Amino acid sequence: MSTVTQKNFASRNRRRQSEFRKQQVIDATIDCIDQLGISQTTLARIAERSGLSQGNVVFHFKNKDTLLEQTLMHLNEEHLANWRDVLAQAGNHPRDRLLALIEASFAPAVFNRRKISVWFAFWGESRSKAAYMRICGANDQAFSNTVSELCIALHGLSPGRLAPQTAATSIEGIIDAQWQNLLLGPPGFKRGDALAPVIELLDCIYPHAG
Amino acid sequence: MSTVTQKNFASRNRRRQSEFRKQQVIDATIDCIDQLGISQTTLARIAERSGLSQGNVVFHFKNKDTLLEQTLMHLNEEHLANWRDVLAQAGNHPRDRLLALIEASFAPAVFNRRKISVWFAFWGESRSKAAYMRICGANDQAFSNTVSELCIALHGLSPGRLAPQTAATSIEGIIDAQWQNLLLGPPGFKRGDALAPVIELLDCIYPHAG
DNA sequence: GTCTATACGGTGATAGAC
DNA sequence: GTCTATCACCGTATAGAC
Repeated sequence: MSTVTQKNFASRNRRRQSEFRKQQVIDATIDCIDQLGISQTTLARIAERSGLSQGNVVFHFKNKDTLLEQTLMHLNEEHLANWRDVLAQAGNHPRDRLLALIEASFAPAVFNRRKISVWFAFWGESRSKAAYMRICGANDQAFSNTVSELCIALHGLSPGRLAPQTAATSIEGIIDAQWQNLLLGPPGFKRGDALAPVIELLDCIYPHAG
Repeated sequence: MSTVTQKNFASRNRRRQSEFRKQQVIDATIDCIDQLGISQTTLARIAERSGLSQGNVVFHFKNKDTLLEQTLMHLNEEHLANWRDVLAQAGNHPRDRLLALIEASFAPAVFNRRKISVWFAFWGESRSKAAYMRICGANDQAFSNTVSELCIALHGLSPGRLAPQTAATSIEGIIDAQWQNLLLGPPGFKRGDALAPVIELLDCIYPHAG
């Protein structure tokens, strides 16, 4: 093996290691925000949960603000990748694609108390933090647009009982309501309970699409 | 005027004055949370905006935590009083009452960017703050229950296209979506745009209730 | 890369005069 | 009730050894 190849290999490993550390810290940050809220999430506590020293945490993320932003980005990309993947594998019929999008919203990777808790925490601060707004906004907008387009397409195929934009708002609204239900609703509420009402609403809006 | 009456009078004035001060501080707190977020809302800034000294702010609320809690309570009671009043003046037909509840959700006193911003901020922290959860929960639950009951009643009169519980979730969901729209949606979105889609959905669910 | 130690500023809360 | 002055603490970020 040449020296050059060895160097590249080592460099890749270092990068891998660095990514691993970052992921470790981001996980700890998510834990903290979930259990303590953003206002009580400190570098010291994040360091404790991640097992690293406080200095090391700062070393990897420069400062607390960027750590929080990257945590939000991570959550965001996870959600984005999830629904884009599911959509890519879905059929061509708008109803199928809409359904895929709905199911993606309830995928275990995103639809769990820990993640949603953190999501809402960032959301609550987003109005006053331009960075959060930008990060959330991009994904949110893309999701909304996709839902809207599918409602328009579906409306073209088999006219629904609501104007496409109203349909889109209703569907997004009930999805959000289920997220909220999981987070704050009855303790018995579980993942499996979320889907049925959304589909019931979808079928009500587009009765001839099944 | 007797001494006793004078004393009562003076006491009443003192209480009035105290209430006025508290209101003043709560308003400043709402401003701060709206513009800076909860994490950047400090006693110093609240004092500055309210025109009082920091010491005086603490004097009236004991400490920062109870100030924030009472700010949330104030918001909550405002919302609660609003929809209860509107409901009391509404007709007997469940659809009218449901409509009243919807309109109450968009009343200027609650449906404005400043208030909703603060509302969401508290909401985001509520999972990790038991006090917030209790305060929000009480109102939220009452509102949800009322919507559910009305949907059940309406369903009895003229069966809707959705199970009552699904209908309730859908309606609450689209209301929340409009709140969110006002806060984060297009800048052009205004109060008057919020009502129509909700009514459209309501009519879709209960087509024979008009 | 990782740690410990520390400087620095900001924050909540108190004391005491008026 | 209201203010100013002050304190003790905590949280972030940096410095420097390894």
